[in-house]
Amino acid sequence: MPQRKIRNVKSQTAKPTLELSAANALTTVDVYAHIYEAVLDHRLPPGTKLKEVPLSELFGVTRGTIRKAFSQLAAMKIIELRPNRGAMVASPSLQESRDLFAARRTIESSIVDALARRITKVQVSQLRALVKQEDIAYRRGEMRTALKLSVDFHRVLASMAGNSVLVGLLDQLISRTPLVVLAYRDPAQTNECANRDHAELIAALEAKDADRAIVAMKCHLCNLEGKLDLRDATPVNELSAIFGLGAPRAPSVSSAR
Amino acid sequence: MPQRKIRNVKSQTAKPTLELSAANALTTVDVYAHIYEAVLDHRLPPGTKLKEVPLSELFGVTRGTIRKAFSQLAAMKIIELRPNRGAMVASPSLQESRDLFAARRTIESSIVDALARRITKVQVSQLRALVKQEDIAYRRGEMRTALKLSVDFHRVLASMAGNSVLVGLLDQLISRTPLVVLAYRDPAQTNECANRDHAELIAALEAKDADRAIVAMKCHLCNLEGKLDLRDATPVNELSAIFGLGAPRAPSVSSAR
DNA sequence: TGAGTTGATTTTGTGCACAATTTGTCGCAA
DNA sequence: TTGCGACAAATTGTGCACAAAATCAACTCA
Repeated sequence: MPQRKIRNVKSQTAKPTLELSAANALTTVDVYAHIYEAVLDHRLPPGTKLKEVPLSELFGVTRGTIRKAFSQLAAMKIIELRPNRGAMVASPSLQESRDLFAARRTIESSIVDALARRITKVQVSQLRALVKQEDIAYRRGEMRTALKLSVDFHRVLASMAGNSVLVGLLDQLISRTPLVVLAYRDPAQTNECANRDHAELIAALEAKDADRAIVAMKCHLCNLEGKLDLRDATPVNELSAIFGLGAPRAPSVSSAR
Repeated sequence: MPQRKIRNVKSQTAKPTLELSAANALTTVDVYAHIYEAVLDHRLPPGTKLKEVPLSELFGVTRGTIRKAFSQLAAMKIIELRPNRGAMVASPSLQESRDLFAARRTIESSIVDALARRITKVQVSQLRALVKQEDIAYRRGEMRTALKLSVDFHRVLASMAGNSVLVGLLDQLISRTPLVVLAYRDPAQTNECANRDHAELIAALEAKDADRAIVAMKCHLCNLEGKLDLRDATPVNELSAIFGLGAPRAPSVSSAR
């Protein structure tokens, strides 16, 4: 939703005034994506304090950019923003996790219910293709890709159902889900199950059996939720390592203090 | 080297331009509320361009405050924010309106379903009290208050159901609903119906009859949606009149010195 | 020895000035 | 008269510097 693709017209004079990092000028959406990915990958465990200045230096952007990314991340409940006290990675409670899954069951049941009545053969094929890619990624051990595809499956499902408002709401829930899931369990095991569940769901949709599709979806989400379990998380605070970036500006200043 | 003697408030750089710690210093949330209310009251019809400078002068805040309020309003879909082209009041399409109501039916059905099983006598009383206030407001012709109470009813219902995530989602939908409704019809008529619907819903909840409550809720929402009809809206652009504030620049604010 | 307080440092918040983009208008030519 | 282009005005976007708040540390006093 925060879509701002601009800032790429460097046709005029090439600004000789410093600003060497203009080549890879990151925007708000880039920062948003980097932080989001880092959260999903557990590189930034829940509770981690996110300071503006270190991040701005790391990404080579101004504090304002970081700040805007923060507010968007906070809107998605990925991070928590406390006045005058900075930002930290959200630590969803177990209760919140359960509520999140309950909300997804409600919305996604409604989605597959509607979709079962209107789905076309072409759409079935598209979904099958998606699941196939998902499966391939699993077999290759590319868990990051697989997780992403698994999430995309739900997004595509929603958009096929044709209710743009529900798509928007589900998108928020989907964004928060990995934070909740990864906070409590190992992602590797879930994905395989997800893959099988997705196949069953498609079969139900193809048969235009709404009730069966709803059951399949609820079952799928319950499978995910049922595996929630408390785990410990080791806090890491070295941003450069977390984001896999080198020294932001001057290499010799990489002491980062 | 920067051994600046801090702790000295506004003595170094003498800000000659009023400003001072005015008693009525508006914050981001105030601006948000003002604009939101103005949109709901039809003082800012859909499509109205919202310029930063006039608004900042009107409210006596900086452009940054306006900008922050804008981004929050945009997150709620109250306004639309286009890069380099400013903000305008959202103009939800008829399709989007229908999707919105469909989404509310989904979520609120789930809410009353859950609530029917867990509602207490105290909660029933609270809901009845709310509806009574609502009714009183209607009879007095205080439509603004009545609409607010009517909206609150749904919020309270959601929070009673106990799913915080669904509360958050529904809050977004509720915020957008008036924009959609008021864009297409006269608010006076709806409210009376809403009042009766609310009473029926409470009765169903009190009887712990989930199915009946769901039907009542869906019926209630369908009543609202069924009355949608295209209407014209007269654009008004005089901000001072719209917001009911005096001169934009520096009115009697100087008296606060 | 410990708790409370005071001062300094770090971190966040905000206003302002300038830059970039868009929009409106006027002139010129076909 | 109309279409196109360039210039000018208005509006939004952004970086920077300063202000306020909070955190941290040391020190005093009981």
